Amino acid sequence: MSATIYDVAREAGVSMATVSRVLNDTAVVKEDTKKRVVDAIAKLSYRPNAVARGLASKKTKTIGVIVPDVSAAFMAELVRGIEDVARMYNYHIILCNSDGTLQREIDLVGTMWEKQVDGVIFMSPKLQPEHIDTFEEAQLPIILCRTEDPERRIPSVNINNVQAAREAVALLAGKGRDRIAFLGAAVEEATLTGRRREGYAQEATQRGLSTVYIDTSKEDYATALVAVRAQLNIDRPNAILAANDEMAIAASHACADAGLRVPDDVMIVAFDNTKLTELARPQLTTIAQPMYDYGAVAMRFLTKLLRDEPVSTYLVVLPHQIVERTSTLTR
Amino acid sequence: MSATIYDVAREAGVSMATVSRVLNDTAVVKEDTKKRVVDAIAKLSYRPNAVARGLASKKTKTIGVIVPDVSAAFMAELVRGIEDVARMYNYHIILCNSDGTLQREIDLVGTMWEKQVDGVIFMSPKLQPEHIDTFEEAQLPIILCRTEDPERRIPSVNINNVQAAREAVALLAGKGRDRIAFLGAAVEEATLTGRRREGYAQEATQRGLSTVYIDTSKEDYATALVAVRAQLNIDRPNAILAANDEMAIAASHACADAGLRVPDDVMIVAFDNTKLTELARPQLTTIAQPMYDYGAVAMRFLTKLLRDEPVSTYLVVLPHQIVERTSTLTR
DNA sequence: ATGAAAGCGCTAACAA
DNA sequence: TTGTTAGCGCTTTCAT
Repeated sequence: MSATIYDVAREAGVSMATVSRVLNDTAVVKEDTKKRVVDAIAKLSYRPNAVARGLASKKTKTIGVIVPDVSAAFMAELVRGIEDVARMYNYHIILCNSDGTLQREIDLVGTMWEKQVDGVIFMSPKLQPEHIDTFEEAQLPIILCRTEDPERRIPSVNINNVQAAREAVALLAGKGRDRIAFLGAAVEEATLTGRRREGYAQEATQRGLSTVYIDTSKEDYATALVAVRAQLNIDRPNAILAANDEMAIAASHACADAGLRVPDDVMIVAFDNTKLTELARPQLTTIAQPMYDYGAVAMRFLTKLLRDEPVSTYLVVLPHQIVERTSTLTR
Repeated sequence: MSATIYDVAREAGVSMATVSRVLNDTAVVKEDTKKRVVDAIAKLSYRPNAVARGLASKKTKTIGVIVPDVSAAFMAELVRGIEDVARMYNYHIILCNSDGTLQREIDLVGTMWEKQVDGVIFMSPKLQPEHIDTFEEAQLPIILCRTEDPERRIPSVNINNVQAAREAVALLAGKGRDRIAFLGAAVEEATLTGRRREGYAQEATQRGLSTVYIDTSKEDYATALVAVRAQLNIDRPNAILAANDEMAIAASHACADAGLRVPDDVMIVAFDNTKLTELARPQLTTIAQPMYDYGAVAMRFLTKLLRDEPVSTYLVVLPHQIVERTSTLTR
């Protein structure tokens, strides 16, 4: 397994150029000599050295994937989507966690350049001007995934979070709920939760409903539990729209602890449709984001860029979907 | 960002060898000239091309990670552990999903060779002779992670699943449970669940308890739910040890549906300590596997191998821990 | 249809 | 302390 292309050439009685040709199918080679080469390759169990290839061709067939944290809820599904499509197109992925830190994100783009990746799929909680500068300097094909570029300079794949949140509010309002609270971190607009807040506000306002924000510092179970409990003591909403599944479960538990019934007293809608929503009792209505597709589509998009295939748009919007379960069921 | 080492050398008025020296700190360079080089690097925003480096040095500073499926429960945590430690030692990871398929696993090891990775961390449901052959042929430093080599030919990091299961049975028996069932797939010994079954059987037998196996074809929620429901109609155990958290939740739900109370009527112990066990109600007692540590320790181990540091053992056994929650609490 | 030869950008002897 | 010079294993003109 450590023969070189030169060994193969000698074994087959041809030049290394010819071996390269049959390897890459980059020119016509006579059937007969091709066979000799193929046999030699098998005999020596030759495998081309991808590093040498990368240096000579300036294509490494690897792409960089920069995510805040693979181990975060369902992020791995997205990565799986990337990897599956990457494999279909003969790419491999270098996976890096940035913790959503600007400095690390910037460093990583540089590192990706060093590694000579053919392209990058980038995820971040919030895109900043520095990101754009870095992208430009690196001169790498980059796709944003589940990350919004408000100015649409970088190609991206996303869902319409504003619309999704509006639909959730509409669903709840349609079931007669008139005091719908939004549970999530108080963040800027150009972020996931930010857009969801925005949609919530739009739809509630349009329907003449008052808005109630249950703001949290972090978006996890424990923080949400405390926040919801506090809210229930002040003013009890009859529906809660949570920024993610974990927080929704916290809301559900907080209600139960306060002697409130879900969905009868308080309906709950979550975001993300992770496994949690099915395993929880009552099961939670949630807005499904196509996590796997996020990755798959982003990677497919990137392959198009890499092959100079025409792309119809630089802003791919994936469909979302409300999955209705017990937590919004009227009896 | 696309200057070469040669450009830097010219800019600094030195030879490329000197630039290489300050880059790699591989020999003493006079303070003065070093400064000129550093300045030139900054001026040209030079970044070394890792591919060229890899070809010349035969070290790519990247390691291959082969897992069945990143998106499987908590597998991403393990990968995170790997990546964090890899970063500390200046490595990057190429992540590949094998779906636990022998053919793909073998192919991937070959691909890793092509990519010239410095080492591989390998995970598989069950190690087979073909794996060993492939590893030998590839001549790559390989660490098994959460994967057992019964003949201990390949270095590995694991927990003692037999012991863990025994402790779980002991816990339940200590609380007076005398009909403890094991819920899991009926698989061979040299696998995770296989070892857990083994430990269950050992401890139960030693204590003179009868064994009840609730066998399933797959190890997921839906399959487990059906299996447990069926079992409850035949013969009701007063405790269930589940092969993983998801199945344990199924057991919990099946009990609830049958009008049985957890833990009063049926105690439940799970394996893995994923988030599910905390978010479920009742919360589940579970055996914590140090998922992050699995990856972190495996990667650390690998760095030792790569640096020819002495390793005291080729079989690293990580500590496990029973996390007791409501599902085994006696009131 | 095939071969010769020049790089790709770097590391690592070997000299000086 | 620094420079010169081979490679590393391939791809890719340019000839033939």
